[in-house]
Amino acid sequence: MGVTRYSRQREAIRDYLLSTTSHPTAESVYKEIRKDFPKISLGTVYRNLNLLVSQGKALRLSIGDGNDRFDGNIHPHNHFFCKNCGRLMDLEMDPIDHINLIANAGFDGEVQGHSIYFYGFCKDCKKGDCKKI
Amino acid sequence: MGVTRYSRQREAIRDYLLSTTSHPTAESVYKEIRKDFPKISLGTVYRNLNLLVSQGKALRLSIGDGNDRFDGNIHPHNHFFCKNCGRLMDLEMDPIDHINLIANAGFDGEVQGHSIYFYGFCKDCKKGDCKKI
DNA sequence: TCTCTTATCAGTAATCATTATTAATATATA
DNA sequence: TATATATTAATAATGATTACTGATAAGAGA
Repeated sequence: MGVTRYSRQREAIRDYLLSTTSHPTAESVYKEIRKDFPKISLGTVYRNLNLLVSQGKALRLSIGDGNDRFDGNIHPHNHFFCKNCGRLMDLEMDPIDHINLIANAGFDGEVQGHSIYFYGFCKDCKKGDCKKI
Repeated sequence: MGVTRYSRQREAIRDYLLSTTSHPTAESVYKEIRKDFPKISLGTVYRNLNLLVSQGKALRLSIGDGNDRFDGNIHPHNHFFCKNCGRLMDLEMDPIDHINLIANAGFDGEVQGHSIYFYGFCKDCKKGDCKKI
């Protein structure tokens, strides 16, 4: 602990997160980064992902399957989980921040925000030509 | 596996889930059921919680802290997570199912539903007299 | 009621994702 | 360049959950 120094491994991890919308797990990030850093350790990936999240440079997403996913896009946006192929994807839609107000009405605490996952079938799985991932 | 037979352990687990709104973890359920079944095993708790969920008789809630929580109330309702004390509680509010329509507009798949967690400070933590749990 | 089949159990070992430890290496500053 | 220390690779440890195993008990038929 102290200052945060530069490391090429961390930069590579961040660059990868910024380059994809696949919301990879730590394991997926590990597999990808290993192409450029064959000796990188899974622990290093976890440590840097946690650091990036705590610095607000990445988001941690949990869909309840026991594997955390990470997102380099920190701008507020919503996500969609396909029940068939398991893909987690971005979902562009009109803002729905008003639901915080609805939640606050009649609530005796303080609602600050929300985390939301839409689910159903993605385009490919709806058409029936989806390859499970 | 064939028919599902009756078991008092499973009935006790389900009764407990129906009697509380505390959204207990498997470990919490285990501690509670042990009062009546001192010899029950944690594995039995997990197995029956999973069975109840797969039968649609209970809900599994994941807030991303690594511990699944369970809810005997299967009617659609929303949840609130207190960032201070960690409590997960029910949040009564006007229905917001219209957000599924908003999400579907412009989406090329099929949005069937959503899972949402509001977060902030609960009543007690807002007042500052909350005992962390 | 008595058997018989097998689902469920208690106990425990195994698994999986994640975190902690440690000695070696890399970064930054003087 | 020398020094201090953050970061790394490798690996051990942790904690939640699942799988396995022999014993027990539900419940259907004799």
